[in-house]
Amino acid sequence: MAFWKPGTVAPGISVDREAEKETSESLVTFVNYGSNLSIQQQRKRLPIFKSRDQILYLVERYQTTIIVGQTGCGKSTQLPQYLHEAGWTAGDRVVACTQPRRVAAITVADRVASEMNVKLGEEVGYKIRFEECYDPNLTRIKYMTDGMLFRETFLDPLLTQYSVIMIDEAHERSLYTDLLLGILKKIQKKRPELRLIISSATLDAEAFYEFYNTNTTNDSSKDNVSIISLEGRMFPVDIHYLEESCQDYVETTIQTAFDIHVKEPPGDILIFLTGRDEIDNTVGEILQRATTLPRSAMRIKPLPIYAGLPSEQQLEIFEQTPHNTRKVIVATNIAEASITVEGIVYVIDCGFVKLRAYNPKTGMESLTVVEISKASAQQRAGRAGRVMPGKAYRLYTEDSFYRLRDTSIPEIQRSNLAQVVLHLKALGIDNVLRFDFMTPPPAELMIRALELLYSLNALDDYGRLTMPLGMQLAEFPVDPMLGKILLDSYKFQCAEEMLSIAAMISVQNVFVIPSPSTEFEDEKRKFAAEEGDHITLLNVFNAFVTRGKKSARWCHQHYLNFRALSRALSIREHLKKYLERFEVPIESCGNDTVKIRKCLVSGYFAHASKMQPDGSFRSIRDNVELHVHPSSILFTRNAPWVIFHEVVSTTKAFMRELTVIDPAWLTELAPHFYEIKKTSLPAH
DNA sequence: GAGCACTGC
Repeated sequence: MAFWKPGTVAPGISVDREAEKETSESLVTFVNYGSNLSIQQQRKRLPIFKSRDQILYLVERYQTTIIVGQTGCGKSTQLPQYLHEAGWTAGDRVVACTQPRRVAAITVADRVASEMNVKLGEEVGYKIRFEECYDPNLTRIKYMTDGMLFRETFLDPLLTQYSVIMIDEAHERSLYTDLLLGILKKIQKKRPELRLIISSATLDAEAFYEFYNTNTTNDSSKDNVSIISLEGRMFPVDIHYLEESCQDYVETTIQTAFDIHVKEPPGDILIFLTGRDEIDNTVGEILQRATTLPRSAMRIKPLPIYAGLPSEQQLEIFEQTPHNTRKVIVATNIAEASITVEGIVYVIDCGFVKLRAYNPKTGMESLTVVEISKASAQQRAGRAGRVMPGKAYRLYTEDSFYRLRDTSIPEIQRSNLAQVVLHLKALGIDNVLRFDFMTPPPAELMIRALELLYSLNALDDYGRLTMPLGMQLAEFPVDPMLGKILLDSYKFQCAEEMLSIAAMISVQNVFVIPSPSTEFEDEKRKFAAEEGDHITLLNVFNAFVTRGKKSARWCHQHYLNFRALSRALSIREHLKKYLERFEVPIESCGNDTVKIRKCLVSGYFAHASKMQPDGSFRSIRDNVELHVHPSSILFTRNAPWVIFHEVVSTTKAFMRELTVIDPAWLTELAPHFYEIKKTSLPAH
């Protein structure tokens, strides 16, 4: 196929300005401390060092500094050190730096501790869920996930211990980053001495500037925000576009990969597709066609990578390929920011991503394939320029590129906001509709969340948090519906069981599905409960702890994801501590699945549906057509009435995580919700 | 009758 190489100047110079990747969030990190230079000499050679004094001046002079940092300029590691050296941590004050991902918080903290020649957890530490490595009396530079800093506002609403807060990777606009952006602006009004550093992409630096600048005069010398742009250390990436749009990007992807393989010098290829199905097919097809390559040709080795893949297979992408073999990594969006593979020289970008959106009218989430943004396209292309000059092949025309959105829609504008609303209320922000968001979510999203919280009795008639239920739900790190179930569990003497179920619901990809899935289905049947998926998940969890002895080997034998189950163990412990603090009696109901299912109904009453004669379902609340997701244990069974955890619309509206119920429980346990709808329930 | 982007507390 024909790719057009626009212009003669490599556009790669401007590629990836937002791609701040010295944070190196790899599963496996290869650190090359390089030459014989001392650490201090190396620090001075980083591009950011030239701007050290200027940055320190700006932080001193302005309340907020927006730093546009290119790849490898060292801002995540160097800036907090500069601030520390310049005295911002004197007098027991702390410099915080947030990251959207856990791994990044750990790896950056580790790197900085070794640069400063201190023990990790002393002067330099980190704080993420389930893992704290800092000393409240000693730590001066604290790396943390954005969610963790947000949680700290519950304990100390003005975050008084911090002198400077740096929001790193702000361009990603994670839910917690957005909440922090709003709350920090509020805090600055009461604490004018607090300094903010927002590290962002070029494309939206102006938006951050507008948001934080409180100067309403035309006199820019009165601005309280400044922007500084740093140079990076990326290699140029040549961008190639399709001359004409393609019909089938999977086929075009495969052809492009072989074109590169045959015509271009050595260097690994990274392919961006949207999901597991496409990836597995592409890997299979490449293997197939590789057999037709001439004997003398270089070998080609395709490898899949997506979050649902078990760790052992994920790690394969980091292994060195045999001599004379080109690695082709076929990835979801996980390779855009979460996983970094060294050695990529060619990138193929299909131009699409699978994105979750929440429909406030129906309360349903959808998972659909949508066009990426320009920022995403640049980030993807930039993956080719980390070790040497690279090439990016975009499977769309240059015109289509210019028609893409500049940035993706922030998470806060497409999420279920029930937890967000609870959190804001707990911080004393009663009128959540008027909270100063950088990009406010649509009012319908807020209203839907308020309605749900009201039906759960978390809010009273005036929209205030109820005591203690509303306040406890706000503190609880789970979805409010699950939280309600846990808090109510004492009524059914089943807290032990609900803790396990809640933990299992909170993790994804419990089951590992091999491509020919017959054996897998047999294994899954061993845990199956006719009552549905919640009890099945409980069975899996209990088996993992008892028979499985929490071992990876046992998981492997039973097609279970060890990583997911280990995470469920941690989450269960975490949630249990909250229940203990709330003084909820923790008992076990043994095998009484009626108690467990009634307890589920006490929180999930709004998610009930009834089977129709044709086998499909209708939701009780909105009378919407629903289907059983094929991953459900109830997919092949008959269940007249069910409650479900969530609905995800892909090809159809699928209910996920279902449990069979007796409809009488709905009116018994949620009369306030069902009294109007009684007519739709059968007589009993 | 047939399918599950990615984070985070």
